[in-house]
Amino acid sequence: MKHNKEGNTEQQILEAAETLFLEKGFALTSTTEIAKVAGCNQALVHYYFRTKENLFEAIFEKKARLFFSVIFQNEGADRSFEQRLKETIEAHFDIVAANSKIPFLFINELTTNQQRLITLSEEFVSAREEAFRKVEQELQAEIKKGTIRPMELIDLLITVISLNLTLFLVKPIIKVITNISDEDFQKLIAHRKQENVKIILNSLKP
Amino acid sequence: MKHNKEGNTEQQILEAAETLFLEKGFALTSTTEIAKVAGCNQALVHYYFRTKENLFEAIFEKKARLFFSVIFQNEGADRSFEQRLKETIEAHFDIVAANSKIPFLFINELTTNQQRLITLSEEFVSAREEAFRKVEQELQAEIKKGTIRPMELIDLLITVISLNLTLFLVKPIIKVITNISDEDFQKLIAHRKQENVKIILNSLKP
DNA sequence: ATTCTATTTAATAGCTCTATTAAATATCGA
DNA sequence: TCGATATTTAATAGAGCTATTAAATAGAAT
Repeated sequence: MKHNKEGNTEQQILEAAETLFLEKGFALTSTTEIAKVAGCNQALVHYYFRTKENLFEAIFEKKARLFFSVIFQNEGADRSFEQRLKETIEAHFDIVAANSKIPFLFINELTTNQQRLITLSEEFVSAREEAFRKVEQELQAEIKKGTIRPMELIDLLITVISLNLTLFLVKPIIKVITNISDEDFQKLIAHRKQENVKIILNSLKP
Repeated sequence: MKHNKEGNTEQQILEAAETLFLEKGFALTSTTEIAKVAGCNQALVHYYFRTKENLFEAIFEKKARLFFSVIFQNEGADRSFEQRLKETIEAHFDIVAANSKIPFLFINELTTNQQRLITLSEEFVSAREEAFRKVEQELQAEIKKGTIRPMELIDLLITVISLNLTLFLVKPIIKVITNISDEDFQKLIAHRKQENVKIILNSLKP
C-alpha cells in the first residue's frame, strides 16, 4: 500500500516530467529539474522510476498512443469516402492542435535515438497494418470509379501529415518572429484547419 | 601566417562539427567528440573557437543563410506567375533535399533556444520583408484577375514549407519503419517533388 | 642557429548530471 | 504501542562535459 505525505508523489513526478520533456526533450531535461518542478527530492525520481530513461519511456509511449489514435473514420456507409476523409483530417488536426508539442518530441527523439524508434515501430506499425490495407482498398475503389485521380495511400498520408504537423512544429518560431498573440494564433489554427482540408480534397480531383 | 601539420585543422574542426551538429543537435554533441572526428586534440576545438557556442553559431548561421537563400523567381516577365511559382517551389525543394538535415537542426535549436531565434530573426526577417511585399502584390494582382482564388501570401508560404520540409523531417523515421533503400528513397523524393508542385498549384485554383 | 610566433598536447579545475546508499521519517496493521 | 514497510532525505560516488593553463613542439624569419 502506498502512502505519501501529500497527494501522489509519483503522479506529480510524471506530470513534471511530461511538461519538461515536451518542452525541451530528453537530453535537456535533468532529473534534478523534474524533482524541482514536482516539488520533491531528486532521489525520489529515481526511487519511483529507477532511471530517467524509464520515466521518459512511460511518457513517450503514452503520447505515441495518443498521437496514433486517429484512424480513418471507416464506419458508416452512409457517408462518402470524401466525407469520411474530411472527418479524419479534421480529427487528426484537432489531436495535434490539442497536443501541439508532441510532433517536436517525436521528431526530436526518433531522430536522435534510433533504438527508441525501433522499439516503437514494432508495436505500432503492425497494429496499423490491417487498417491501412482496408483504407487502401477503399481508395483504389474510388480511383477505379474515377472520383479520385490515380495515387497511392502513402501519398495521401504524407500530404495529410505534412500539412497537419508543420504549423505546430514551427509554432515557437512563428511566435517569436511575428509576435503574434495567442488569440491570433488560435485564429490562424482554425483557418489552417479548413485550408488543409480544402487543399487535400482538391488534390484528389482527377 | 598559419602553418598546421597536415591540412587545415580549423577547417577539419568545422567539418566535423557540421556533421555532428546536423546529426544530433547542439546539446548532444560534445567538443570531445568533435575533436575525435576532426582527428585532433580536444583543446584545439576551444583554441580555434573558444566556446562550443561560437563554433555552433558559425555553422548555424551559414546553414540559415543557405536555407533562406531561395527567393521567389521574380525576374522574367516572359514567364507566368504560376510558372515562376512552380520554379520557386522546385528550387526550395531541391535545396531542402540537398541539405536534408537542416530542417531538423532548425526546429530543434529554435524550439529549445529562444535567444538564438531572436538573434536570427532580426537579421533575416527584415532582409526578406521587401521581397515578400513585392510577391504579395503580384499574388493579389493575380487574384484580382481571377486566375487565383482569394488568399494571403502567408497561406501559400505555410503550404509550401509544410509540404517541402516534412518528408525530410521524418526521413529517419520512414527509413527505420519501412526499411526503404537509399535508392527507393531517392525515387520517393523525386515523386514527392512533382506531387507537391501539383498539390500547391491545384490549391490556387479559384 | 636562434628567436619568435603559431600550433598542439596533457593535465586538470570546476561544473552538472545520473544513480545509489544509508539513515531518517511517516504510515499502516496488528 | 510496536514493528514492518513505504517513503523521503542528505550525501556522495562516478562519469562526462566545457574551458583553461602551462608546457612542448613545429615553422618562419632573421
